[in-house]
Parts: sequence; C-alpha cells; structure tokens
Amino acid sequence: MKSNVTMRDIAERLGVSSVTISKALNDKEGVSEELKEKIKAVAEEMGYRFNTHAKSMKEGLSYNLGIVIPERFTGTTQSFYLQFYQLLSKVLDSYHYSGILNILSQEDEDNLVLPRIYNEKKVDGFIFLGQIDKKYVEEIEKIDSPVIFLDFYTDQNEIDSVLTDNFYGVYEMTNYLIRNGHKKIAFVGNVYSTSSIQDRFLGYFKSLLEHRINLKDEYVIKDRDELGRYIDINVPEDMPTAFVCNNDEVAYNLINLLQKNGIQVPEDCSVVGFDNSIYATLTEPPLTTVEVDMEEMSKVSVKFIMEKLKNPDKKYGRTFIKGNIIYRGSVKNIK
Amino acid sequence: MKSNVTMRDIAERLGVSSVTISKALNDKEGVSEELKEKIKAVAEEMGYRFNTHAKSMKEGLSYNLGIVIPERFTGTTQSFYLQFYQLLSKVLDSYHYSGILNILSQEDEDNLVLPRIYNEKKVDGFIFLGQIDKKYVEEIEKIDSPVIFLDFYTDQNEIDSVLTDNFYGVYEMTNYLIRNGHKKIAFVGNVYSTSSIQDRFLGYFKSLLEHRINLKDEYVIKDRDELGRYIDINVPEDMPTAFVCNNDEVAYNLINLLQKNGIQVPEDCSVVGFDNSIYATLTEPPLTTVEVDMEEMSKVSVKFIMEKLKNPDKKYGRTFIKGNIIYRGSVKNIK
DNA sequence: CTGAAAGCGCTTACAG
DNA sequence: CTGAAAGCGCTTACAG
Repeated sequence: MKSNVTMRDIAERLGVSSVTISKALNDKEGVSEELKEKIKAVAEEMGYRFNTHAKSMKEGLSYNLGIVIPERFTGTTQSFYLQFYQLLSKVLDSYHYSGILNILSQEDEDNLVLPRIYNEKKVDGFIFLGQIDKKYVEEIEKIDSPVIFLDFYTDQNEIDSVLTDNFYGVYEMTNYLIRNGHKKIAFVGNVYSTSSIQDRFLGYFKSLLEHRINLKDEYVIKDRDELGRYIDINVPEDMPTAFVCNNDEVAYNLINLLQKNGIQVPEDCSVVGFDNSIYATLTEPPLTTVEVDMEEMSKVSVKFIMEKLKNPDKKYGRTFIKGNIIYRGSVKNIK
Repeated sequence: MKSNVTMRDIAERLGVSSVTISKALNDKEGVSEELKEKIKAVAEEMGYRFNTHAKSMKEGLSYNLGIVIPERFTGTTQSFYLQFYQLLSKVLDSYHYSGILNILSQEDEDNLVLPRIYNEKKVDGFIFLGQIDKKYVEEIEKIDSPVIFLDFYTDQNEIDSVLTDNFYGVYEMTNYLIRNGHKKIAFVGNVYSTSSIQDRFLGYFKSLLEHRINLKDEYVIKDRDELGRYIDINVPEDMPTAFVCNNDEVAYNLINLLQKNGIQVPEDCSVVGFDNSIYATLTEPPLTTVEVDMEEMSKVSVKFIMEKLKNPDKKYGRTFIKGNIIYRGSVKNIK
C-alpha cells in the first residue's frame, strides 16, 4: 500500500478533476451516481488514504479533542480518570473525533503553562478531568476553544462542568438504609476535605432531616485529614447499625476493621460505599454502593463540546448526572 | 486571545517576510539574534499559536502516534493497558509527539478494519497493546507506517515487539524461593492458556531443573480453563512449602483460599505473584511479586517507533525488558 | 453534472 | 542576513 496517493492521482487516473474526486469521496452533490461509485472503487484499489491535515488547515478544525488529567491523579492504583478517558475516546469516535491524552504535570500546573497541544492547535477543545488549581482554571478560561470540566467545579469561575450527583446519590442511599429499618446511621468521611465528600455528606444529612433523625456529632467519623491522607477510623462507642462511607475504599477499610473487632457485616452492622470501584467487589460480602454513570457523563461532556464548537457562546454551567445504586450483600434489613 | 494570528500577521506587523518569522520561531539559521528575539516577543504578545497542520501537510508527519487497545482488555477492572497508554503518552511528550488512543472494537477486529486514524493519516505510526487476532496482525502488516507490538508477540508474523521478560522474572523468583530453603514448590496457572503464562511456567521449570528438583505433575495447578475463565484451585494433598502464581490476582485468590483452610501465609507456606498489581497490596501479608517495568517498556517502544520513522527498514524482532522483584512479606525463609 | 482558480498556514530550496 | 516563489492536499465558492 503506497501512502502517497492523493485525490489528484485518482483524478488523473480517471481523467477528471480533483474537485470531482473530493465531492465523490465526501458524498456531496454534483457528481453522477455512476461516477461516484467508480471513483470510490478506484480510490479503494489505489489504497487512497484521506489526508486530514489538508482538511484541518482549510477548516481550522483538527477533529481532535484534548483530554487533560493532572499528574497527581495518575498513580498506578488510580485508574478512575483513565477509565473516563477511555469512555470519552469511544464517544469521540462516534463524532469522528479523536482524543489526545495530556497528563498535566505539577510543574506546568504551578507555572500556569497551558498544554502544548493547545499552543500547537492540535485540538479543537478540551475536557479537563478532576480538581485543578484555581489559578490554573483562570488560565484555562483564556483558551478560545470550548472547554468542559469533568468531575470538578468551582464557584470562583464561570465554567461549564459535568458532575456526578454526589448529593442525591448518598441521599437515596441513606433513604434506602432507613427503609430497611436503620436509624442509627453514621457517615464516614472528612467534610472539610473535598467538595465531593461535602456534597455526599449533605445528601446523607438531608435524608436524616427528612426522616426526623438527629445528626449526632460522633456519627460523623473522619477517615482522613484535610490534606487527604488516610487516618485510623474511630468506631463510635454507641455502635451504629449502618455506616455510609464516602467511597468504596474507605468502606473496604472499615469492613476489615470491623471484622477484626469481631463485628460481622451485614449481620451486626450494614456498610455502604460510593463509586462502585474495584474495592466494592473485594469485600466479603460485596458492597452495596453507588455507581457513577461515567458513560453518560462522557456522552454529555462530548455533546457539550460539540455544541460549543458550533455555538461558542453557549453556556451550560453545572450539569449533574445521577448515579445508580448497585445492590449487593452489605446491607441487612433490620425491620 | 485571538486564535487566528498567523506568521504572516506577525510579519506584517514587523515589516518583514513570513519566511523570516518561520526561521526565527523555529530557531533556524539566517536571522539576526536581535530580530529573532523581537519576533518571539511580538509572537507572544499577539497570542500567536503554531498551526501544526500546515507543518504536517508540508512534511507528511502528524506528530501523533496511535495507541491501539483491543476492546476486550478495557473492562472497568482492567487498567493495565490504560496505565501503559498513560506512560506512553508521557514519553511521547518528550519527543513533541502526542498519543491518540484507539479502542479496537471486537467488530473491527473480526472484520479486519484498520483504525480510522490510519485511514485519515492522523498518526505517523502505531503501538498495539496486548494480544491480537492472527488475521488482524496480517492486516496490520500492510500498514506502511512504523508499528510496534507491546506485550504481545506471535511467531506467525515478522513483527517487532516489546515484551516483559516473563521467563526470567519467574526464573529469578523461583531461584529466590530455593535460596530461602524451599524445595516443594508448586506453580499455579494453566500452561495452555496464554504464551505469557507458558513462559512464566518455563522460567519456573528452568529454575527447578538447574537445582535438580523434579517437576511433579500435581504441583502444576490449573487456575483457569483454556478460555481463560477462572476455576477453583485444587490444593495438592502433599502440601508444597511455596506457590509460584502466574499473576497477583491468582495469588490473592489462593491466599484467601489457604487462609480459609487454616493455612497461614507465610508461616505455613509461602506465596509469590507476578505483575505488582493492586492485588499485591490487598493480601495480608502483602505479596512478594515481580514488577513489570512498564516505564522502560514504554520508553523502548516509542524509541523504536522514532527510529523506524527515520529508517523504515529497521527491524527489531522481539525485545525483552526485565522486571524487578518486589520483596514483601509473603515469603518465609525455611532454612 | 463538471472543473479552473484561489486559499488554508506553513517550510523548503534558491536567489540576492 | 533576508525574502519571493512554489508547493504540501485538500475544499469552497463560482462559472460553465
């Protein structure tokens, strides 16, 4: 297969002009059906491959999107955002777009250096994943291409973001526990750590409020310090019948801790998580948890970018995508 | 920031030609140092962004590489290849290249459809990750751009591949067990399942041979059927003092199984894994295992592509990259 | 239905 | 040290 076959080559071979080739290959008006078929056949036969760069230059579109993940979210055990990238990549494919991954180094983030792919016009827009430094967000706002933030928002800036509905996810989960007869329900997570955890806590709190259950101070249990480092969990003296954990990993740790102390899950006490990550299937019993709808979030993010590409002034603000409760064995009906 | 600033705009502003701008911005010969500095300053000030597509069209290079992962390796729990993509992406960055992820759907693999990014000339070469159908490999060989296979090889074809050294990894691990006094050593894995597992088994076998230890049939224990589905592990009657597992997940399952039967690790018996995946840190005690050197494998793969780009006839064949043994608590010295 | 002309934004010889 | 000309491979009006 020779790679240097151009439309002109096909044109010469058929004794027509390259304009006609372009029209035929792009299924545009103005070429007879017969000629069109012939052109397509010859193109195939000659091993013709379309040169996107020529089109890009004409149109000013690259048909690529930049997906940016800050370096600190890319450890060996953290595949959450990579998973997102993979889904985004699939969605982009359906728009005939491609995704370019850009790991944002801590250095570039600190020095407010925008991604190289921006300065080289390699992409038509960006999706930024995860929490990003405020100053850097201000820098991003200067970008004159569509930008969507996925799984992050900040009130400081006018940004469009697509988020998982932390609040309602935990709200519904807590309702579910209450329907199963639980009243002594604890929340595990540091409310001052991230706004996701804060929202999850508030969902739990709203459910308690609606059911006239008092929020007890000792039932809000820290799992990490304010810098995000995990600390030992202190099980309260007055044992709850259920624990709402801010994520699956914490639920996993908690269950191990409880079992070491001879407390059986779910017989003696129920535990629920959030994320439906690998940890949710590693506990015995497996965790009832909230599955983040990454697929829907990816679809919505890309759709927004495409709309903004057509209409740059379009604003979306914050868009919340509901997750689904995955029912497994870690909750007991105690009615 | 206006995006439509071109070299010509800078040229007009400074009363020089766009050729001079090009030379200055690319640090080429033929522009006085003084003018060069001035041009760079004005470019910065005008918010100039380089248009890669124009360069690509001239040179026939896209400065992008396609990273292809078959769909079946992309489940929620399988982040191994995504991890690779991330590392590759970083390495590519140092070459001023970008990586475009392409999930190869089962349908396209079955129908021998090459990635769209190939037919659109969006990339200068490909790195294929993981095992791929023979017929599809034959199709890939027709690609007239550099191709490297990462973590896969087949004798059927003349392909260049970068592989983890399964053989020597397990060989050294088994030697390590023997140095610690173990003689009754079992291997856990189905030798007929994949060639990686086969090679790991052979490494184990070589170590036994060198130490004049007989290979016992009942010490080669199946963990899955030939289609790769996990089956129950049968612990042999004559209990080994150590188990060499073909990967960490299997080691994790084995340890759980042993502990359920009242056998303590490493007190009663030692267990080692392979991969240094998340499972290696989830066991109690954590697993002594072989860490695949993904970083080095990524570096080598990209380097090969770059060399092949300069010299298309260059052949590398199979390149093995050694992993490192990570020593943790799952092995006991029984001397 | 078909095509000649111009242009997208660079870079590469080559001439001065 | 500086620049005019040509070309990379398409597409978009416009003319016939």
